[in-house]
Amino acid sequence: MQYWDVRILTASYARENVVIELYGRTREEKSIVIRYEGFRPYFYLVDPPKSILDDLKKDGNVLKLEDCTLFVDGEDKKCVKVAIKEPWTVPEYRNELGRDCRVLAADIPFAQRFIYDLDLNSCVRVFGERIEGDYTTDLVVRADKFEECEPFKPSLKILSFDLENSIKNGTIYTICCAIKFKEKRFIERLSGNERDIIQDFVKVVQKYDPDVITGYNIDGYDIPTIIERSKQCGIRNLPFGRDFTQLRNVGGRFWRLHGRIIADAWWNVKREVKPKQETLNYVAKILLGERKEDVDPTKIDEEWKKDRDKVISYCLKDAELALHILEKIAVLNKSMDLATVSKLPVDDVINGRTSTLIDSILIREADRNKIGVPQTKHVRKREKIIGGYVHTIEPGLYHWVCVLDFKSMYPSVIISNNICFTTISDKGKVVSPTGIRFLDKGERLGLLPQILERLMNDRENVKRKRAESKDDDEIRYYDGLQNAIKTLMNAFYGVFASSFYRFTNPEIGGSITAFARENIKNVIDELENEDLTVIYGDTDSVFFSSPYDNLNDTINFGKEKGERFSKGGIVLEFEKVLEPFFSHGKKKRYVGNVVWPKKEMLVRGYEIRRTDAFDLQSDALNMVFKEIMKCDLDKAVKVAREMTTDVANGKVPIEKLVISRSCKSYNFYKNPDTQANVQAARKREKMGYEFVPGMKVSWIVTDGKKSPQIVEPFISGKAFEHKPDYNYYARRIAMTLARITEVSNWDEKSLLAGVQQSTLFGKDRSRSKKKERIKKTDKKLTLEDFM
DNA sequence: TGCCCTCGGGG
DNA sequence: GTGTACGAGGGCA
Repeated sequence: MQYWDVRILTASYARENVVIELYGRTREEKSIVIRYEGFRPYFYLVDPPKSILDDLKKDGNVLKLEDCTLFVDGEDKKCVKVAIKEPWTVPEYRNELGRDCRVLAADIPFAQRFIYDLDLNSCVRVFGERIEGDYTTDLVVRADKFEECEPFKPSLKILSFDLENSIKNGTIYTICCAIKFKEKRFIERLSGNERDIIQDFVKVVQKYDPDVITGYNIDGYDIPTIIERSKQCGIRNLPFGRDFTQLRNVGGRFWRLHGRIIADAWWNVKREVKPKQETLNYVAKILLGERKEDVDPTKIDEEWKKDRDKVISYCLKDAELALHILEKIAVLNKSMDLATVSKLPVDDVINGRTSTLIDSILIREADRNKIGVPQTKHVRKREKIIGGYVHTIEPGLYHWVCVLDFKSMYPSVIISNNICFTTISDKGKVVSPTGIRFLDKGERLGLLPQILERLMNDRENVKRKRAESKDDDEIRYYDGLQNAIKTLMNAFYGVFASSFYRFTNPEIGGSITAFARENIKNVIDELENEDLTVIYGDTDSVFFSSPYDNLNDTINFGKEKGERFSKGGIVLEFEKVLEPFFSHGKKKRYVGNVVWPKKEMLVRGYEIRRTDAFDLQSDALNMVFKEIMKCDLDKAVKVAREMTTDVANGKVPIEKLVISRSCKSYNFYKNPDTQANVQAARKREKMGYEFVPGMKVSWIVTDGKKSPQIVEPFISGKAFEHKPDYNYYARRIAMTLARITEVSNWDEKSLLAGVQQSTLFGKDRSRSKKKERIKKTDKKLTLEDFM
């Protein structure tokens, strides 16, 4: 019998004959679809009444009823396994039977059920034979059996596309594609009749047969546009799938396709990079050092009329940029690692939720241990559990700050306290700070602690292999893998500690965070007992000043503390040194210069999203941060003041005051009259400029005192003929800066924080004097001081 | 402090 | 498709 090693990319099923279809790429880098017949859906009923069983026995769609015992709600219970013919009828059964009986595991997608039951990994060796079939793939295989195989990462074929269409009437002008497979690259430029463009695009997808389709904001724009326009042109069918089926919209936001992964570059950049601005141009600049071509997309109709070739070239460039961005952030590579450790098709990792990852691990384990799999509870309002402990932070500038992190705090807590949905019990001897009881390990070892311990060991093993390896590729491989395991472990606590999930409840999540709070508070107490000033702490990290004012001694000091406070399975890791470190006394807001292990500026909680603000705001903030990081608080405050006065006096380039936002059609809004973007759009129209719903409009505030505020549209390249409300802008700037400088008078406490350290060891008097000075000059610095 | 509304990306 | 879907920021009570 022939066999193929396959990396699974997507999993689905065909209704006809109920055939499971696994799409992927082989070790030889051929595209493949694996068909498997004979697998049928099933679920469980907990101790069903006889009447239900009688009905099921008479039901022609029911294939089999089988008695079994499952561990449910803390005890073994009599259950019945119900196998039925068609996966798409399961929801009906679930709802119907759910009225009189507890139903288990009836909400697991069919293809996943299959993967779990055959315990398939992300890569499998499939035995079977080649057959004919209506697919775009190189190979169509009828599978007989699966075996394990070494994971591998084949090259994937990626197609990136972009379209340009009329703002006025929506007509698609062009679709351009950039395709990449191994070292080969292709491009396609489609233009002409709209109907032809769309149909040619379908042919291009079928011809190149990509594993991955990408582009920038294709989920939210290009894909819906193509579907919408195809309807306008009377195209009935868009067979983009590897089985010639159509795109399916999931949850209003995402798209799925049989055999191909839709990986929107925008979403992935958002997730992986969190850029402060998300436009393609900005992201291309920061990631690739490239920019878009010189076409104004807000005037696409004129541009098209003027120079078609230029617009087509612009369109192709955008497709290429999206492709390069996706490659740059290496999401496919990382996703393959995460798919390997969570044993899932790559698609589920890229487009699925974290609970999908956890399900994959946990449901298999539950099945093996005859533990009932509850269904996801649909709760409207989610009951919030108390989160991590956040230590209060005194305002001030601190020096040589050591940051220590609890290594895998939540997993450690779960393991050491045997926290699990299988161990929660009134009879338990482990009592959480919230009073919830869990059986101890001797009585019943929890599933969750078991899995997490295994993952932790796996990660250590991979790390060891990485350390032993001499080969660069191998080192990279192991590094990706250990990172993926870390991500997976974090996903566990994410799901268990903070939200509803099929296997947990707020009591369990609340217990986990309560234990964690207890841990960190204990460490803070112990550190303080050693006369160390703990500056800050959040969930699993503590910040304290080193008594030394140089890097080497500080590093040794931090290491020593980390080692000493690691005990009982909880490890405190020395993570970084900050010099200096500043906070104005608000939790979760601070700035620091990381000087070890690598140099970078760390800003938390102060970031401004450019789209929500005008340029001057972030400019001002950055300038002030720069001074603070130079330890010149005087200068920082001075800069802040000057900036505000300049704005109040109108000494500022007008473009720095422009606020932009998109505007939908007016009647879309609840009360359009109060919205600045609507006001700007209306005035823009009155001035004789075009406004199309969805367009981005720019404006400047001319009277911020009125409610709603008065704004005037700003048209780039044209002189602004109104007077900006400089006081309004000065106030906004002051408000932004006051977030940092409104340290109520750099009070004694804030000074002490630094002074103590320096005088204690008789060093660095200059620095404390500098602080004294600030204390004298800035009694209280508030909004009024700026005005 | 907490709830409600809006937006981002794209043309 | 045996299914679930963001997250930050501003305004306002």
